[in-house]
Amino acid sequence: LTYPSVVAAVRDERWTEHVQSVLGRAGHRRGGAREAVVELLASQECALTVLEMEAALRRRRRRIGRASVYRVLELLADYGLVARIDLGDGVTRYEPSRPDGEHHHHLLCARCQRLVPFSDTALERAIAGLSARQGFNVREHEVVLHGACERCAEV
Amino acid sequence: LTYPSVVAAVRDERWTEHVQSVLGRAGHRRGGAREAVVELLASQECALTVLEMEAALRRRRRRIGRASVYRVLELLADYGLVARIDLGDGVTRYEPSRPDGEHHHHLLCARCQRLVPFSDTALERAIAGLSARQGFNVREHEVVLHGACERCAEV
DNA sequence: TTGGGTGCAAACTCTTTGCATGCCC
DNA sequence: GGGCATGCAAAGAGTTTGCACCCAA
Repeated sequence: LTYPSVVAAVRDERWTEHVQSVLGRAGHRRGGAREAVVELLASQECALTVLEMEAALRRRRRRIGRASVYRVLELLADYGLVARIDLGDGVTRYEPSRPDGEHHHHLLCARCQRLVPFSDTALERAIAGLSARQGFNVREHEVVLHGACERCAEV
Repeated sequence: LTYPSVVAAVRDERWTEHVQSVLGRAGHRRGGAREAVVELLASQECALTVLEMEAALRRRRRRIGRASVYRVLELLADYGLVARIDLGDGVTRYEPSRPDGEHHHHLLCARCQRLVPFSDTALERAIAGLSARQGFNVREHEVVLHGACERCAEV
């Protein structure tokens, strides 16, 4: 028997520690803005836009300059600690990138606008296979589906 | 024996006709800007940004307002005649969308910046399979690989 | 003649940069 | 105390909108 939310909480705590550890060893100082953004990302289920982060931080009574949010995210991305997700709507989303390589992809529901994460081993194998066949050396990959989520598809 | 360039030329001519036919039946008038953009897209191998289109059109001695290019592309996208490609660099790319559903995906080479198209039936099958398993009704999908192309991977 | 198509310029949104201030180490 | 971290404001880049003019039907 597993308790997904507990597992997720532990995993996210691990991610926060991982971030602090990586940045600390690289010689970066700590600061309020960065801590707040990292903490927020760790508590999130899926990808967030900068605007959504600002709103969430304001709700938590943390007013942080927009530029600082962007700078924190740039730094985290440079160290591979967050993944940039681009769904094609002109806004960049960010989500924690786990050191174990665990990752998922996204369906953007055209009807309810929900962002639905999913992962699939067959898909990962297919990407690995075709990369080998084509001679690519793929470091990252991103799959975005557009259509109806399982709730909206029933109708 | 096939002659890929000849095959491509015929296919692109078909796409141009297809576009004119779809738009004509929908009651859209013709205009210089639209014809020029459609012709340019048909002659292209892979996805183009609006800036690249402007430069190419200028080279062909066609000065076209930037807003017109965007409006033409929006119209074509509304009818499913072009696909919007988002590689995560903040710029939208566009390429012809064939009526037969033939399509490809892209690798963006991190070293030489080349945009390399590829297609893979196993990948398509994997996406179809996982969509069915998850209960999604997928209308479009996009796969973007980041890494080294076959030329740069050799080194 | 009529209304969609086009060009130009301004507006808008998201993101980045410059600079003065603050605070961690 | 030194220098990275932060906040604010302005600049940039890509895209959209408003409006007058043009032209296909």
